[in-house]
Amino acid sequence: MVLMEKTYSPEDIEKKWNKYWQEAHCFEAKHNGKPTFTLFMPPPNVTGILHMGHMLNDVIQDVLCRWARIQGKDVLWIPGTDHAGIATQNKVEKVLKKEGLFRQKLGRKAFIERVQEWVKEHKHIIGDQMKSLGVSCDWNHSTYTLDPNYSRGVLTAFVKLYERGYIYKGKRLVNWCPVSQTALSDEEVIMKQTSAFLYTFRYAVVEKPGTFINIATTRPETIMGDVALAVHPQDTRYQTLIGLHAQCPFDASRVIPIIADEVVDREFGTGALKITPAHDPIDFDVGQRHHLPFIEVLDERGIVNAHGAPFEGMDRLQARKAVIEALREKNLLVEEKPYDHAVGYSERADVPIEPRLSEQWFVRYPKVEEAKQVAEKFFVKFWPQRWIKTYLHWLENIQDWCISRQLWWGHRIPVWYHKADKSIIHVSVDGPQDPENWEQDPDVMDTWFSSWLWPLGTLNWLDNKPETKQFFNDFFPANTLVSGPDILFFWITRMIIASLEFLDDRPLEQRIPFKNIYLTGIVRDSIGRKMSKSLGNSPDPLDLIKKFGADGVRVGLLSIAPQGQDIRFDERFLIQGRNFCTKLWNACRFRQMQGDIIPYRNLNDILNKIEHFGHLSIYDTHLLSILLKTMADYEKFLEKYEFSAAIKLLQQCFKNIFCDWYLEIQKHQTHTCLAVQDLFLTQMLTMLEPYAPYISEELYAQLHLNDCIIQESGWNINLLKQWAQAHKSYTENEIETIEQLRNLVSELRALKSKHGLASDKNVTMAVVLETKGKYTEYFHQHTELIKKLVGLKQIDEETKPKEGMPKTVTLWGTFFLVIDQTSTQDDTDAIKREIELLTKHIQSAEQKLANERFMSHAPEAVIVGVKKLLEDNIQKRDALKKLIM
RNA sequence: GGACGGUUAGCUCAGUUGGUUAGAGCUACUGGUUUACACCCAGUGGGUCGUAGGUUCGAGUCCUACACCGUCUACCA
Repeated sequence: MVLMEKTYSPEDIEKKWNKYWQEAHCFEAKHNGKPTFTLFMPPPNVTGILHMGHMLNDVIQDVLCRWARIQGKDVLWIPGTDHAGIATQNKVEKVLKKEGLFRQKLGRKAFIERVQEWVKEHKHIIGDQMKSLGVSCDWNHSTYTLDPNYSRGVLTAFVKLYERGYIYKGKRLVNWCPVSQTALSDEEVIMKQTSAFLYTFRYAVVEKPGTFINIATTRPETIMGDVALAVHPQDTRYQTLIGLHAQCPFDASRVIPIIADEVVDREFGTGALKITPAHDPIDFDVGQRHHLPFIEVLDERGIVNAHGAPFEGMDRLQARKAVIEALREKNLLVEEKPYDHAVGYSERADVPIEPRLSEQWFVRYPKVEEAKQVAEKFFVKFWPQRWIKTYLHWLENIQDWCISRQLWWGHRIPVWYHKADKSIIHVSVDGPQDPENWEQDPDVMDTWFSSWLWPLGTLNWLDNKPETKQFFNDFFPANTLVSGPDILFFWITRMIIASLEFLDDRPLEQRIPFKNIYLTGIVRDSIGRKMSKSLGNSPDPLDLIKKFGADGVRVGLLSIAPQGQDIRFDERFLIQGRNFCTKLWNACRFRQMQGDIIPYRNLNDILNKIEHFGHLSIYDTHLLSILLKTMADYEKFLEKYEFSAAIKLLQQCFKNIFCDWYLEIQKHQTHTCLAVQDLFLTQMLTMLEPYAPYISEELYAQLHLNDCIIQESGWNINLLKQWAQAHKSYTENEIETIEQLRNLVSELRALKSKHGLASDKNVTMAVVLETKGKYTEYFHQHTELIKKLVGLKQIDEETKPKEGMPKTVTLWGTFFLVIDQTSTQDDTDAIKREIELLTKHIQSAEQKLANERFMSHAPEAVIVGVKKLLEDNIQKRDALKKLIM
């Protein structure tokens, strides 16, 4: 056998295992009658690249899947990609622009082909990136939202909802993106706090020459679309003006009525409002209530149209300035003051959206009440739980969903208009029998209208083949959905609604798409900013993997991913992750150096070998006790999605107990049972595998700890518990004794270190043991080991301590450093301070015990604890006092 | 404006139903290559738990108010 290298080099090992996993079909879902465990990976944009957020999500999901496999479940993890309508179309249009082309010139068919080409080129990128992270999803089930089957599901959903009366077409004011030139849903609009100006100008009142009415607005460029002025009906300032008319500033022929409406806020601005129903949601309502005309002055690009003369042809921002100048010239501008308010921006194009009157398709959400119920009854659980409030709040205030997009890339709306009479429409998945007489709606659907079917579509919900149906029933619903909270409404809530609606032949609790929702935090940079392209503060995940290894990245990332809190990312953590991998590697290398590596066939082989060895030392049983406790805690943490707590637990157990304590002891033992190390390592590597799969599998294989890989090894906590109990090697007493021994060793090392003798092994200590203490016996049992671990030539009770020797007082007794040069002064001061502190503690404990109310109220255990502490402190103080007398 | 988080050591964070003297990792400082590992080991230092009240025998933990940071949501044009 070749000795392992000193340092773990991830690259080759990652390659090796990726190849193995793929060739051995390790992650392909099969239902073998065991409990199933399903995960739907949130599909990234098909032409996107992996960012830090994906990485965190994917690693968390991978931990869940790998852990489920170890527990023996039948796991299905479905990956896939999203066609991402606007994002992808924008990208290709940018490319076209460079070629001097635009989509209209190309035509619909040619353009879509161009996009498909682009998708084909880029599709594999994000998948490859995920593979290098080590994700264990089933690529056979990989789904793309434009796959034929999936698309059929999307169209079917539209048709079903239409037939059930949940989809309608309406002319409404929608969020319009002038760059993408499409309508957007409310969720795709981001409100940004913006510094702007609030302009006040005056309208002349026609019936009362010389009288003016002041109006405040942030959007003067829509003045040409004004159709009325509105004041509050009870506003005393304007009573005499209601019913009169105002003169439009830029069109002498146009006068508009002054109306009263309760929507007007008397406190804001001048208390008078200009009404532009075609360009403002509130004005739209007022316009409808008062049967006012709708005048559009901006076109689909946000440019002033013919109705906006004399500003026709100007961009909306340009027009704003021009209008202000013109008003100033006409002496109508009264005031111009800075004003901060929130403005809606297009999520994709990052420009202010324009409320625009247009005809669109809308969804009235079905099953809203049921969606609330499944959360309230905990059929669906949120982690962290507080998100349920946000979820319910959104459902309470749910608005109809605008699903049509004026794009070409996506699922086309399955509606046809008769050429002879446009009012005759046909709605179906396959279209009319006589297509030549019909014209299909040009719009496509919001991408989220396909994403919300993800749990159904990836499992081919419409396929009636018995095996497909069986597969669906076996693996639906998913156990957990892992996602960032930013798409709670976009996606998660809608998936729940879709499943509730389309699986309506099932009882409510079986219609949910997933039982748990785990919402991750947002990955931020080290100073708390969101990671973004424009800030350039987002590292490339692939670079990080190259630098620290996939396992190092995974361990580092998850160790700072507490449940649902934002994460401050810093490479420091990945360094720690990588260092941990190296440590792990070297501990196994050390095991290899100790020799005697015989392939085990299973866990029982290891246990038999231990039994064959005969008597285990207290250090062995202590290690195994800690191991069992760690395994139990690990289970609990993962059950509660406490990923960072679980990995920190493993790191602590492995480094502090196994490496720095147990292995160091082994170096001083003559007769050691290597199978104990093997037992520890099998279980430790098993627990680490979900976090660090490559290195864990590699070491497991190198040490021949089993005849299968970890993923197939099973979780043996119950077997081990029984075994430990049968061999009486699990007792709290042992843990307690050894922990005290560890403390003692620390204190003695500190004593040496304080006097500059940290590494000097030619040191003698004298000890006066605590005669009443139970540790006297322990001391005699462990003397040799203490000598070696502390680095002493001698430690005994024969050597008589002399005045001025440096010393430390412990529960075991008082230990003296036998050296010539003394530092009495320093020591005395330190001891005095120590006595002072102890006295404080003693007084506080005595007060407590003298307090009748404490004695009558506090539980017995607390009182006993205080008494014990009091005793210990008094003992220690008395010993210290003797020293300085 | 509303809802929800957060505030504990220089930094990043643990701290379960109130219960003994508040923990970890990193950083800093000191010392160190002995059967693996300097991507290591040993040791030291560092906190009146955001502020002010309250409940309690006892509060980092529960209650009230305030301050600051953050997220979401609705925006008064």
